[in-house]
Amino acid sequence: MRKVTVYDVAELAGVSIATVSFAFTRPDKVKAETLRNVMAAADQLGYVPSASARGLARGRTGAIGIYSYDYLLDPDHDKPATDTRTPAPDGRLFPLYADEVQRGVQIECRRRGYALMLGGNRASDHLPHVIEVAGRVDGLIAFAGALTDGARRQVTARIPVVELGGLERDDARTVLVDNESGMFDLARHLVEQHGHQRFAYVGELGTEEFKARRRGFERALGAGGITVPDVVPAHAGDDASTLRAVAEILALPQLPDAIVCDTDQSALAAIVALRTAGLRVPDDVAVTGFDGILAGRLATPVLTTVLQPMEQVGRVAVEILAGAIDGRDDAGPALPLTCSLFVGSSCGTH
Amino acid sequence: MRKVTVYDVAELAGVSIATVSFAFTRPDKVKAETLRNVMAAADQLGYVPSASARGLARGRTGAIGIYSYDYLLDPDHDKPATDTRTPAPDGRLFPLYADEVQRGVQIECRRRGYALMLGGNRASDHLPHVIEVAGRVDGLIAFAGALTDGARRQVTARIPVVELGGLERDDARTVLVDNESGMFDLARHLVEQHGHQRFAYVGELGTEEFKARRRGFERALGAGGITVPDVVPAHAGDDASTLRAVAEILALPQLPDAIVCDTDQSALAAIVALRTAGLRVPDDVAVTGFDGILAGRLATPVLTTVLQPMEQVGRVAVEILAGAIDGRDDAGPALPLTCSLFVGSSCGTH
DNA sequence: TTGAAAGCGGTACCAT
DNA sequence: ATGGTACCGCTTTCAA
Repeated sequence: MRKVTVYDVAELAGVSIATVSFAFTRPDKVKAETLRNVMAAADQLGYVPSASARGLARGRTGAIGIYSYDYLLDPDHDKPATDTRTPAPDGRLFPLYADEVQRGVQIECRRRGYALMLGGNRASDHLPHVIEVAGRVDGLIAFAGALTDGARRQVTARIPVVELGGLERDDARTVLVDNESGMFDLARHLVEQHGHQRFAYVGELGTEEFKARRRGFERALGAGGITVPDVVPAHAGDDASTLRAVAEILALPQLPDAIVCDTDQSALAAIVALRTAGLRVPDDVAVTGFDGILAGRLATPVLTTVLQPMEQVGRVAVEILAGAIDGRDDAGPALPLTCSLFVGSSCGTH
Repeated sequence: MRKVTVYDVAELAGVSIATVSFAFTRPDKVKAETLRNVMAAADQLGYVPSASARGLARGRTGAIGIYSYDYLLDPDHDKPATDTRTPAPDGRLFPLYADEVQRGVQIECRRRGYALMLGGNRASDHLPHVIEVAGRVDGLIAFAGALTDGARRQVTARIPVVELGGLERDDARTVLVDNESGMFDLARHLVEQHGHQRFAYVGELGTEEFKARRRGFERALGAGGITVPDVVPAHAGDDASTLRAVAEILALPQLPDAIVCDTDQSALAAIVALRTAGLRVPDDVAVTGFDGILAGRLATPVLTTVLQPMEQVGRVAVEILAGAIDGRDDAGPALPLTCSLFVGSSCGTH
């Protein structure tokens, strides 16, 4: 099954390869009859144009890449598929932030005619892997923190990069979400609507986004004249750390009214931990999250949280990237996208 | 920002482009010092190899494509991202079958160093779109029913294709799942463990997989000497059709003991419909699904269902495809992957 | 409207 | 161990 090329099509249609190319890319520039002949030949032969050749000639691939963490690569998956004996014991249960964003990216790529590339290369190193992806696409979307400074610099020198969240950079565009206001609104809700007074805060300050959440929290409590508790450290994605955080809180002389977690994932883990300890949520203690992942909505009690416009984040990223690729160096920094408060029942009945 | 090429690197390193190429692809074939020079030059320049050029020269792209339905393209998404005012009212709530499979595909691609391509081209027509994808990859994975016969034929003429489910083809390899046994076990469970006698069956017979489920159902009931009910038609993905199906069942002279749905999605919709009608599940009527999607496990009552090895399906697909790409025309038809019964509480307490 | 031909950025064979 | 050099398949001036 030798590959069918423009040459084959051209020969069968009795025209030059240039004409075949034209027929596909600018059908209006070709005589109707010629067009018909070419098309007939093409599909008689089952012609499938090579994206590599096209990309090389055009100087662009027509694809966009997305670079996220390697959370997919848990040790369990480091073996051949056929070794998988157990039926999906689901370590990672729900569509998390990254998945929802990716969904938005997919949708918008599709809408704009871009193909979407999802990594590749088994290289364990970061840089070679990023470069591999970068070599395949016209623009790259990266989650905050997924790119080292070195990688970002090198990639940016070749193609536009859009980062999701994190700090604003000068070499990459950024899709910002107003984490601070989101958390502010949530905390205010807890204070004003539920009258909670004593708080615990579970989370981290590792990235700009988490810092912003924390700021919103502090601001809201400050506004209510309430004492701001320290951060009890926990990493999203590491439920064990949340369990430790909860244990730490339970060891306090007095149980807080509410435990504010900086991600839904740790909030859900916290609820489990509290329940295990014999406490009721929200009766004994309220719990809140941040993100708005599906599991929170399906949980009992329904998790009160801050809804991030995840799909929109992905779509806007593609929009910006497409602009940059086309040389439209779109306006200044886009306004941050807005979060919305999602009131469930985990914050207290009232 | 002109693109940095092998020529630039070669010049800076004081070697030929052939050597640069070697340095990257077979580092061991190059003198240590030369290698060092080349690498230094490469990263000083921020060299990012072009996948297009490489793909063209090598005759393979190093990418695998996945072709699924266009479920992403709901009308809502046919507008620019910035028009999105409402915060994700989540039309499609949970990771469905296709998402879980895609996850498996991603994992295995990653493991094997393949990049994953997700469509592209805004073409509304099926064929041009498939061809676009096919032109970018070394092999294509397609969900059952996603490819028309014509498309499959044309693509297969150029690259290997693996279909997920459906019929066995001679031009494409297929990853089979033993739907029949899965449903058989489920139905037998309902009969033997719960003593259910009167059944309703909600679903369709559109594809081979659905037919297999139905066969399993019929076989189990037959074995139990139980009357096999007709199929009450409902399409997965169209909850309204499930609601109509439930209405139809409720209109029967006598309520069945159990409603067997051929997908989780319709089972969940059915439960909602029944509850709306004032019935309790499973006390008044048992309900079961098929697939093992997350939402079923999070639902109340927990949905009894047949767990498909979804992630494994994706991984096996890549495994087969990789073999075909490398010319290893792996053995005969792989055995179907096995489903497992997942007993929740929607099938009755006992 | 169509054709000839020069790239696009690598790869890999053949020499040296 | 390196360099020279034909391609790989398509796009895109420039002429005819």
